Amino acid sequence: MIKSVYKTRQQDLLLAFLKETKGSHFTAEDVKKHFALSDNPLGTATIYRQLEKLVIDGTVIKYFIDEKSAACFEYVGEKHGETDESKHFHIKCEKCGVLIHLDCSELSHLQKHLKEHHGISLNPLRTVFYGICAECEKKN
Amino acid sequence: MIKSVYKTRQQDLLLAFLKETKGSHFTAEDVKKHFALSDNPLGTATIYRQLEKLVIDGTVIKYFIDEKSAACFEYVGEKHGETDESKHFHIKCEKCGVLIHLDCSELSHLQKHLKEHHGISLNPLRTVFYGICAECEKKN
DNA sequence: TTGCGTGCAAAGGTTTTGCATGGCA
DNA sequence: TGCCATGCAAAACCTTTGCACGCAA
Repeated sequence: MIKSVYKTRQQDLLLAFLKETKGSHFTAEDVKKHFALSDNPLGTATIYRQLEKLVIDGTVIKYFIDEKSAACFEYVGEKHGETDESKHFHIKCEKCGVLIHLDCSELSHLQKHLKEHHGISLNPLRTVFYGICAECEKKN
Repeated sequence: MIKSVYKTRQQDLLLAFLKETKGSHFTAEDVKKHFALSDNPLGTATIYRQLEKLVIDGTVIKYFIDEKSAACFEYVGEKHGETDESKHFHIKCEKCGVLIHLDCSELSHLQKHLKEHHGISLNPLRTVFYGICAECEKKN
């Protein structure tokens, strides 16, 4: 939920677009492009500022995939917060660059282990695993 | 091992410095500063270009820790490559920012699981976990 | 009217690139 | 001598910030 005092047209537009993207990921530029030719283009600064709010909020997750490429965002819904609803890995293939969403119970195991044995609270939503995806592995 | 055709003074200096840092991490700027006041300052471009080679090589690991801050490098030795010698996690605390090196067998389990059940080859050296470290967890 | 949100342009910082020079084999 | 490495400066890139204006309450 947006904690903005003022609710603006831009906020509504952005949120509507984000809901469409549910399950996939996007960059600030993707958002920019999506609105660029519409009747209501959004300024770059606005996009970044609104996304930042949503990230703090937990409505949107921000990933840093590559060193120099743009940050990646994912809409996870307005009620996300502390629930375990969408416990999934993100795996970035170092070869083809694809970002995989993978549901897997091993994540819970690891999370539990880190908590119990090392006192560390893992944040699966922000963690990105690197490796070679199955597709690229086959090609070798 | 450096695959450069020509071995230069700069390469030797860099590698010597990296060996001193073994076990910790550094940025390109750290390297720059270290040599800045010496008899042999290194150009920024040279540092980045040499580090890149070492990364491809496997001698150095490159991490993308924070969104806007500089990339983090870690020297892991010239013979690292495919061996399992230093299977350790990297965990970045989202609160205090510390980068933790953690040896843990759970990593192997996860790696094995991803390989066998999902066909994915995890690269633990490049993966950075995000969460809250034990110290910060206590303070709450 | 008040004050935040917007958007343009400029700044910010890290990394890359172009090009002339330097140094190893 | 040939060819890569170097290093300076400039470019490139994503993101943030300053500031005037607009709009919601």
